[in-house]
Amino acid sequence: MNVLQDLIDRSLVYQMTNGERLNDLLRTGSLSFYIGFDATASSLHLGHLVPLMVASHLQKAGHKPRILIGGATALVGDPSGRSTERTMETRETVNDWADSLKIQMTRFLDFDNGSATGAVLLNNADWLNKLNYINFLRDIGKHFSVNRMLTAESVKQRLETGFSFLEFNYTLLQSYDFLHLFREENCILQVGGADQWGNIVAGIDLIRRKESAEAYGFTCPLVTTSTGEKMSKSQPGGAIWLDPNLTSPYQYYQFWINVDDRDAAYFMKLYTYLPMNEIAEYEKLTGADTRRTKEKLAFEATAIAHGKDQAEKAQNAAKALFAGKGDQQNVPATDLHLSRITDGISAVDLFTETGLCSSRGEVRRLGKQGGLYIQGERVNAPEEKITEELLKDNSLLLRAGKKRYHRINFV
RNA sequence: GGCGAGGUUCCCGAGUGGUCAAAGGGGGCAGACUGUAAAUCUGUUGGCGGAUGCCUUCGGUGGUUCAAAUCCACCCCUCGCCA
Repeated sequence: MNVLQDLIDRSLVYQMTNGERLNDLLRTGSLSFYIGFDATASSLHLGHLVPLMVASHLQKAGHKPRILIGGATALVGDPSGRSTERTMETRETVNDWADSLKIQMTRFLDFDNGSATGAVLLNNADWLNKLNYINFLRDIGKHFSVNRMLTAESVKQRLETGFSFLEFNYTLLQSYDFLHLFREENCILQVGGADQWGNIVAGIDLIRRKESAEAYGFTCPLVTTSTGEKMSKSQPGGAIWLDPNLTSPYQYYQFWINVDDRDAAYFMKLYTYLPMNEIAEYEKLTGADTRRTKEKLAFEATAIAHGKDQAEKAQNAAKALFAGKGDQQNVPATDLHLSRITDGISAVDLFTETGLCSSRGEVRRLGKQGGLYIQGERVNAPEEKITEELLKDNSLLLRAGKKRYHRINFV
């Protein structure tokens, strides 16, 4: 088996250095590689998934992943934000984040430190914070040609909008990370997002100069949907997180089910472990049959991120709601005291309390537009009290719009 | 440091004393059509509320005024040119 080829087939590789040599190394031995993630939130989101999947594939093929949390860079703050003041995170916060990110990553990577290929979590604050500025400049800085850096695509773009010296330094810091890991951990491969290409290559150059050794790198594509949306934070309804408290497994499943037809098989390659020949079968499906592809995609992707049992629950809920099969046991639900309904409660209250609508005004608006349903019946007067007769098995099924459901159990 | 241009609601962008919760576009949401898809058409898009009512919002803080996103002062930030 040939990991690199498999990754390429799955559209997980965008650019790479010395592919032939890298391919040989990956095929004939076990090597140590690293991927960097900036700890900028307590949870990973969809935009982080591709590099994680790549790391996972490489690990399964017998290579040792090192996950680098950019603790030092997060401490400084990413200057690429817009007009808002960047927030300086404390060390404690960043460490907490790193911990929760690691927990999420265990779904994708094996962190067993008894295993030769067990993934290792590292924080670049551990070495970057110790650096002495003058020494760093003399030692590392002298190897970087400003002229050359200015020609890098990533820099060119920033030159249009402007950026600070701090950000300009990121390349040096990241290159130093690679050099450090090369020296200390024998890490010879760096993988990153497409935007990391310049930094990766710079690191390889630095290693060549300092160590007269060859290191390798490749980037994953920046994945966009057919409609040109980035997979990161701006999905309809907000970001899709891997933290089940931020995005429930049910919502996660729904995200994949609702993917554009044109993306279904493509996402299967990227976000599941299904073998290529099986995916090829799904690719043949067209029209309404594409839904079967999406069902498989949603199930597999949810199983990877949240476990198989959660994926099954999400799938059952979806079937109950959209296909009318099975019970609604697994539909997202809220418990309310029975007295709430006997005391009299309006649809406005129910929809806001369950989070289906974020404000009372939104409920009224939705009502006016005909997007409110209780027990499958359109609600025309959301202000009116709900009567007990509507209850079925002491529960109500609310629906906002076409496909946002929530159950209320009265106890 | 000097000169110039800017910071507007989720984003872009209009608005230069009341008729502004703020044009237009994008995005989002809803309805119709469908396959929990796409495309299209229509509507909608700060919060509270029974309200022609109140509250919050136009970088920040103060001020002028019956009245400010719009005028004044100071401050912060971004971009450009110069040093």
